Amino acid sequence: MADYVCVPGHKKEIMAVHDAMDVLNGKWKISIISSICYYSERRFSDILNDVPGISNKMLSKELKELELNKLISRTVLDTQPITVQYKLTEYGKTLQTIINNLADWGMEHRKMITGK
Amino acid sequence: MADYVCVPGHKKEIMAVHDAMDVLNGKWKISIISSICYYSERRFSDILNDVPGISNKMLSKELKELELNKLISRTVLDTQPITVQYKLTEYGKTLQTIINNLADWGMEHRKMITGK
DNA sequence: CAGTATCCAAAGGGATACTG
DNA sequence: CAGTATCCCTTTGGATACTG
Repeated sequence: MADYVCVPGHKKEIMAVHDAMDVLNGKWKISIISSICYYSERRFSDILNDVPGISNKMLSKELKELELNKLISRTVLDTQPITVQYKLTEYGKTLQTIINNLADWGMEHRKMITGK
Repeated sequence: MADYVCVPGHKKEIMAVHDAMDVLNGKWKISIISSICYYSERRFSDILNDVPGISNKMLSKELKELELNKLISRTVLDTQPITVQYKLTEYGKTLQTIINNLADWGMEHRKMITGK
């Protein structure tokens, strides 16, 4: 029991990470954002194809939450049948750095667990 | 149905993000990593205090998964009673950039949803 | 196409008590 | 201190069918 006991100086950073994860919670949210991010605009069925394993029910639910948090916008185009486009909002675009870092890390990780 | 249909060029990045999230899944994993990351070494009960709302059962479970994925190491110190220290492995440290980005984003996000 | 509705199984996860 | 074990309710989420 010595000086490795709680150094209060870092509580702020840990809470900040927690705040971020509060918005990005859910099994699929980050993958959905990355799909929209890399294509700049994306339709419902496109995202369904981009994200391996997601169901339409879950996609619908998580898109709603992302829209509520102002990270993405939803635009209905008046085609027949209708088309819906999802885009990152200006605020959502502030996540691009994180998405890019995750993609970089994921590629390195894949190298490591597969071929080396 | 035009040129906004799937541009195959980005599938790789989306899969990479997916691969990363495969390791970082679970409600608590990223918060746990950030706790260990910012203190460089951390004990079980410390992390329990750092991460708001987590239970010992969940902490135990997710620590095991992180250890299995070689992101953290677990060292038992021969004190009375015993002390266990968790640290990031060299591989786990490659996540530091992501953690820092999330902390930055979380702070900005908090500013936005609270006082502005 | 872009969802919604319903059913239901499985996993998540909190509370509490217990152990070395 | 650092967990494990158990109980049990809640949430997740897949499959399928349906709608404007």
